[in-house]
Amino acid sequence: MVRKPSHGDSIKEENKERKGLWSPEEDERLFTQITYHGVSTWSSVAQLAGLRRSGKSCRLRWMNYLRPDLKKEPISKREEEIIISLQRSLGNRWSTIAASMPGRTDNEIKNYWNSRIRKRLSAAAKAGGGGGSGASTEAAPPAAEEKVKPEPTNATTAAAAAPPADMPIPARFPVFSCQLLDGDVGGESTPSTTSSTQQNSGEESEASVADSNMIHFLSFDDLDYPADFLVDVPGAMDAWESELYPANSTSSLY
DNA sequence: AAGACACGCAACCGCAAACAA
DNA sequence: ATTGTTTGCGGTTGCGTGTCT
Repeated sequence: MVRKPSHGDSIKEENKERKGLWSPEEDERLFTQITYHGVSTWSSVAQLAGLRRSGKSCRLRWMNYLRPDLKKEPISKREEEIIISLQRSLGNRWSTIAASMPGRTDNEIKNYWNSRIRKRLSAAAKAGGGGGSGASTEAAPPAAEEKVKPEPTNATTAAAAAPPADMPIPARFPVFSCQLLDGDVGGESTPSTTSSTQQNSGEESEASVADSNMIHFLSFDDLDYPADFLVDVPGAMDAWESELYPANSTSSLY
């Protein structure tokens, strides 16, 4: 569920810093800017993209929404198990938890925890009466067909195998990686918009769904590659755009 | 049908750490 | 060593949407 962009809601003056929801135009500017030029500093990204946004806001938008390697499907039961397990061992260190979960952001995990898991855990604690011992099983019964090993090491291994979830854009060192959606670069890319249609994604192998999205991962450490190289992949941008802003959908995501 | 309420999520805020000058 | 800037993080808020009454 995404709020309708209230364009210009907080604009008092032309050059006043903009706040509030991001419009599709702003997203496109930011995405294009980072795609072509990478990130030196976030404030410069905002400037160069012609955005009246703080660097901080740009970073947040990129990290939580525009990054190509983000998973779009809902958090699966398996992931929920991991979150619960890691939260128990690490506390509210959401960025650390997110680093163990490719394609998930700290904000997403934090929201998920605050809005669902925490509520359920406290309810379960009250109902069960007994401390936190049964909390995990009460809160998140594991999917029947898969035994979850919510070991941090396990998750970390997964993180190592896949492109890192937090995919850092090191400050002062332009790096950008581009995930081409749906493998089929050339043609009818049916962007794997599993989010809206696969409500039960958690019941299948979540990894397979995720991995199928990670077909190509282009990365470069400097700007030696011609800028065209990245975006001039037939279908890639279309796929991205249709995923981000589905034409038949009133909301942009989820 | 309409208002009240609850929920979920995007984004802001404040702070601390890291880094550069 | 000091100061200013930027980034990263966690907590919190605001608002759109869905559900209930």
